[in-house]
Amino acid sequence: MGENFEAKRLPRNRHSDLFHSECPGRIVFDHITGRWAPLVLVKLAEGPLRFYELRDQIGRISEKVLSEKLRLLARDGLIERTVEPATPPRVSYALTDMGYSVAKPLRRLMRWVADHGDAVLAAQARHDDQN
Amino acid sequence: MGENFEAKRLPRNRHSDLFHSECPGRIVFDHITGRWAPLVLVKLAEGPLRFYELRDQIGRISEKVLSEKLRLLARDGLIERTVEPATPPRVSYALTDMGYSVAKPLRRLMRWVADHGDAVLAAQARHDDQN
DNA sequence: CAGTATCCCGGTCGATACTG
DNA sequence: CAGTATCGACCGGGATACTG
Repeated sequence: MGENFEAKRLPRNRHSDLFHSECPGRIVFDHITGRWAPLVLVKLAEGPLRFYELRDQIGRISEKVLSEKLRLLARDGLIERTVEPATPPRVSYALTDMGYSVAKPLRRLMRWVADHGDAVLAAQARHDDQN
Repeated sequence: MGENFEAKRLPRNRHSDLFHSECPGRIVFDHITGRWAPLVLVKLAEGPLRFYELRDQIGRISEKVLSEKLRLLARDGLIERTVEPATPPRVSYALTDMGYSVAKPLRRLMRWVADHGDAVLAAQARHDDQN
């Protein structure tokens, strides 16, 4: 049973060291994982959106939380807020180059969920039936 | 300013629809993102570990939370708990095939942080100086 | 429309102590 | 070693109301 561990072990990732304990990388990592940021980033990867468009597309996110996350991501240099002068003013959010680059791995992750989500749900059901 | 949006817009991702509102995919997504699960998964991708090895390598995670996450991930069919009879019994955790497959996109994400983390920190500093 | 302000609840997290 | 039990603190997040 221990042998096939070897077979499927990935080469040690030197980057994982950066995540030990109180490393600043953890802070960044927490920002782009977390519950809402990935959704925002992935949605914006398809094109810029206005505040309420974003809210509606994500669904079930309160305006307060959305605006908080938007501010955080702007601070991180991942998204950009643009005001077009008009009445009422149109505000839209778009990814920066850096935001665009992080959206790619996030989309892969989302793709994984799309491909394996049912298998996970099935595993949960199997596990729960065990009891 | 609107034009280059087109240039860097990714093709619409049909999988992102799976995340609208109360979709079960969101539940799965929440399990593999979140604060701790990605760290656990990535660490185990380098090979099976025992409980305290895992705790020490992750750092700053309480035993309670670690054991909770471990149970959740086992329920999701991503990790496997193995007891070797001995005194004291040795318990180790390893990724399943499915866990191994999700670890790959997670490692890419971590790699992104390793590569761009400093730029994010710099952006934060720039933003904060603005005030 | 595009948010901010306020209040408050629930769950998550961590610390500590304990068991087999 | 490998956890579980208990407890309290904290804060993310929702509801609502409000501003420009």
